[in-house]
Amino acid sequence: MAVFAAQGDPRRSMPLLWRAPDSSAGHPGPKPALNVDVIVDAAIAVADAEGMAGLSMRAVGERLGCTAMALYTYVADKSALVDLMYDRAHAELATDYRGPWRAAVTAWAEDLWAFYLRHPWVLTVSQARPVLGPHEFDVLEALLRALRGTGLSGREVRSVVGTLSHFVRGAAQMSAESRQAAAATGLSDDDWWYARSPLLSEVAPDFAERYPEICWLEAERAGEPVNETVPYMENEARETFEVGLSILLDGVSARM
Amino acid sequence: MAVFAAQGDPRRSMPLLWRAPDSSAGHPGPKPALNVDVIVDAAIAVADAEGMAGLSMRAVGERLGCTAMALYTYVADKSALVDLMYDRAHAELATDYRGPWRAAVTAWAEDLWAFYLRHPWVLTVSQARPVLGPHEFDVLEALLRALRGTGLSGREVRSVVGTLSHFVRGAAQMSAESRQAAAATGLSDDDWWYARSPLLSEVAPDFAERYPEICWLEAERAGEPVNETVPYMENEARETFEVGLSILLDGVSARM
DNA sequence: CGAGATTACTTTACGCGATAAGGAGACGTG
DNA sequence: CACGTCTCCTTATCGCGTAAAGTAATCTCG
Repeated sequence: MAVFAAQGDPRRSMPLLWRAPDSSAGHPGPKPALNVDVIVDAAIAVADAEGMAGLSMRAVGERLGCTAMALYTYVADKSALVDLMYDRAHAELATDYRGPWRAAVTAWAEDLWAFYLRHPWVLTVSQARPVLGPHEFDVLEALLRALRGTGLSGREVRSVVGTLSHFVRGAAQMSAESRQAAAATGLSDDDWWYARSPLLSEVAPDFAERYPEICWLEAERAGEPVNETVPYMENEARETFEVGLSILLDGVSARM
Repeated sequence: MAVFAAQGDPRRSMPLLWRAPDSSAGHPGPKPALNVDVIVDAAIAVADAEGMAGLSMRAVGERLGCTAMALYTYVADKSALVDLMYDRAHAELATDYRGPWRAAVTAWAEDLWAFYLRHPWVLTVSQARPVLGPHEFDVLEALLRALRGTGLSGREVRSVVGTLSHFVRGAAQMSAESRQAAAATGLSDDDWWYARSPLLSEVAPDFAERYPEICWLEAERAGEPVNETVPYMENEARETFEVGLSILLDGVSARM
């Protein structure tokens, strides 16, 4: 159910992404009431507020005081709009990270984590066919500059980039979806768990013998301090992000 | 657009997941023509063939020679069906990996990678609210047993599990979505790229100055042997998986 | 054996999604 | 002023999940 990017006619989408000069003057016909920028902004606002599932052409139109069909004068179709949203959003990210490679890569990952939590809908856009917009390239360029200091080969750098991206996306997605699930169902992580855990022992009375390692893990957790202010899964995702990033960068160090 | 699991009434879904005894005998009414198992199998077949986007109640019904509404006698709603599909599919995976921890964890990751490529729709099911079925627990238990040998603390093990999961999912998703994009659009990775790359230099003539690191990476790649038999992105994803896993486990070693 | 309860499954219908098709009106240029 | 062009609207189609209500099959009980 991922949303696919870069599917449409590139002769139309690429100039929009790279803001090629409009070359539009002296047209007949009524003055356009809108422009692509305004539409993309409105679409991002809808997606931030309602998630990708709530992003419909009608919803964007409504926010702009026009019908869904009016938007088709400016963008070829919904997927082209998502391409533009995706690249525009990435403009928020920093394009340079100074200092030693490990600090720079960590800062890059932290910024990306925060970005994904601000715009969780970005995580639903598939990476398989990249958008090829300027800001996505900026983000990659920034990471590559930070990785320069490792002295790794191009081959290794490519794998590190992929691994870091998958990791940050996955961890952020866990956090974002947990938030989304709570909002959509009205059940907090705790509510959800308390509704299920008694049933689990009822339906699987041999749980402890069947899954000793899982029980060991749970027992270990019992001795840890609990952060009451953050929902369970978000806390878990954040911890995975921090520790996992550090482990991953240890692995990179070991390769140098 | 992730599909959410474990949303429905747990009093109904948990017994189905854990196959509690039916306690159904001597009912009035017509004989059931179907059963949950048959429905779940058909649904998995549909999702394997058409992807999660092609999984509709009508499609499953059609495969079984009944209407979509007939299925609602057996499963509460579509999301309950997805829960059952998710857990049933995981039954394919091994439940034990012997040998030293690194080999065992690598085998676990390899099996999971292959599993995700066989059933890419599994990747669209959110992890934020786990299904809590027996086979998902089996998979986790197997990984934990493999990680036993590292001697890490529960806290660290939890982060390693999360990191590994995010990583394998991300890499497999890249590969699966690339395949899916090619099938859906009829454009191979190469076709797709050849349609876009000339436009990129047209629309961004200063690409080389603006993105020197990206260009360096591309230049490095030019000197590498090319595997013609595998589409570009799938090859890239596989390489990221192999090298990334090795880096990640180096990082785990460093913690021990 | 017939009546009534219960269950399986069907048909129909609703609201919402993307977007094709075609029409109405606004505007620049001849 | 009229024509061609462009914007934006209305309408319509198809597919989705599933609510509602109807029909028919099969049990238990008298």
